Amino acid sequence: MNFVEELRWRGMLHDIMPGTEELLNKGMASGYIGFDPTADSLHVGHLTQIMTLIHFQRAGHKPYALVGGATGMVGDPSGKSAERNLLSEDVLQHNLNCVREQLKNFLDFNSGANSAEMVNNYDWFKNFTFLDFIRDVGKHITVNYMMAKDSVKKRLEGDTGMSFTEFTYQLVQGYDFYYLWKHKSCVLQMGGSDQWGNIVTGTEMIRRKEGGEAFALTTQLIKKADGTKFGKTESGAVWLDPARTSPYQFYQFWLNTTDADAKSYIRIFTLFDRHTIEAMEAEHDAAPHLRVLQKALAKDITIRVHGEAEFLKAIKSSEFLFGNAGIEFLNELNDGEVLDLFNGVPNFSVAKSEFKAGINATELLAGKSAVFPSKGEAKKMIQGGGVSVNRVKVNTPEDVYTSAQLINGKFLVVQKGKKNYFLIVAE
RNA sequence: GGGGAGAUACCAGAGCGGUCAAAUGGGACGGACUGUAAAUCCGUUGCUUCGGCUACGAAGGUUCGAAUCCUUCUCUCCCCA
Repeated sequence: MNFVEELRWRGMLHDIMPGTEELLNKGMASGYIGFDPTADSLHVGHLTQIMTLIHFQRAGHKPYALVGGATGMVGDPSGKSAERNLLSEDVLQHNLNCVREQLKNFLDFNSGANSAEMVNNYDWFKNFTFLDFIRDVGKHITVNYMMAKDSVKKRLEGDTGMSFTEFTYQLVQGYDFYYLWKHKSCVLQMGGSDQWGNIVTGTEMIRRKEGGEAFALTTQLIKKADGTKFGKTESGAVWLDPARTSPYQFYQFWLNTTDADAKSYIRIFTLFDRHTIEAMEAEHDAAPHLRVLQKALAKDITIRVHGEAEFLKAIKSSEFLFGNAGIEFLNELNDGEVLDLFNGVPNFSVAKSEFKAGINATELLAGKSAVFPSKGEAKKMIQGGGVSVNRVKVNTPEDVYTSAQLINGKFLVVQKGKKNYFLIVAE
């Protein structure tokens, strides 16, 4: 199966320039996707692009992952309704290094002719002067053409306006494509559907500047079945960096996928072939409560992002927290084992003396720890019946906790709602 | 440059001198149901030492009392030139 067919049956393909498929069928080609270093970690939203590059490489082509050291300094207006704040150079540099390290985990950089490569557009922009740029690049693209782009049009129609800097963005990205086409024989740029305009500016620039031919392909924007944004949880974005989103939380995020979404995600975020996926779906439809799809999905992605060992830990924690094992089970573990089990669960330490004296629920959960941001909120949630300590519902905000309740003389397991666990450690 | 409209909680949007911590809808969170699903129903949605405190673009003022009236400022939108 070729690359485009692969994306097609997986439901990832959004738009493709005529001739792209024919070109790829002729043999190994080079293509790239750009990643903007807007934060020091990628998040699950970037996984679609990562998977696209993986498929590209598996189909025998040569993938380039571009990190936008230069474009990141400008700010992509696509999909943004307001002007973006510029990042300072050192923050950008830091982000860039982090993102680059993450990307390294997903592609094969040592597979002969089609080894993946990493490039940074800052390398070819740092010595490019403004005058050279407007003469060599700007001259080939009309302002009329640039203004016709959706990303620009929306901002011109809107009320926030757009700076010259952001307006220029598409030229900068377009030049990336030209540069890679010229120097790396890169004939295809891929990206999310919001990147179509920017990518086409690149192919246009290649044509007008050198009469060359280059292609574009975009992937579907991932949305949940209910139309809300993908990749967000109560506590914000789901990051690939374990310091920001623990492997346990990461695993839980995927495990909690709804049935409707699981069927599309399993195609997009895993490499299982069509037969395997269809078989899993049949199994899932026959016994949906077993959540075959969610488990396979969560396992596959967690392993790809965090590795087998972290996945096993996440499973172990999940099985304990959501399984049948009573809280007494913890008594059989030593401190290290308990901490290990709760690895990835937010934890707070509270002085042991507080428990000797006895501490009431609100003070414990909102004062001495940060399970809740304020005492008012802790109270409300307790009164609404949404808080448990050691699997026992907290009845009133005045419930008192003493050393007697500490598991192993040290731990308290707090639940906010059904799914959010916290560990309080008395020290 | 001239004229007009507006700025309210996460968002949209009512309120136009006291009974307003502020209608309503959405979102978010919690509860019930369930499969750690969806749908549905219900509740919560400024902080608090529970005395109060801080809030309706910002700063002043009038008043016993202001989100509501006045002045200045900042920003946004619309029309004319």
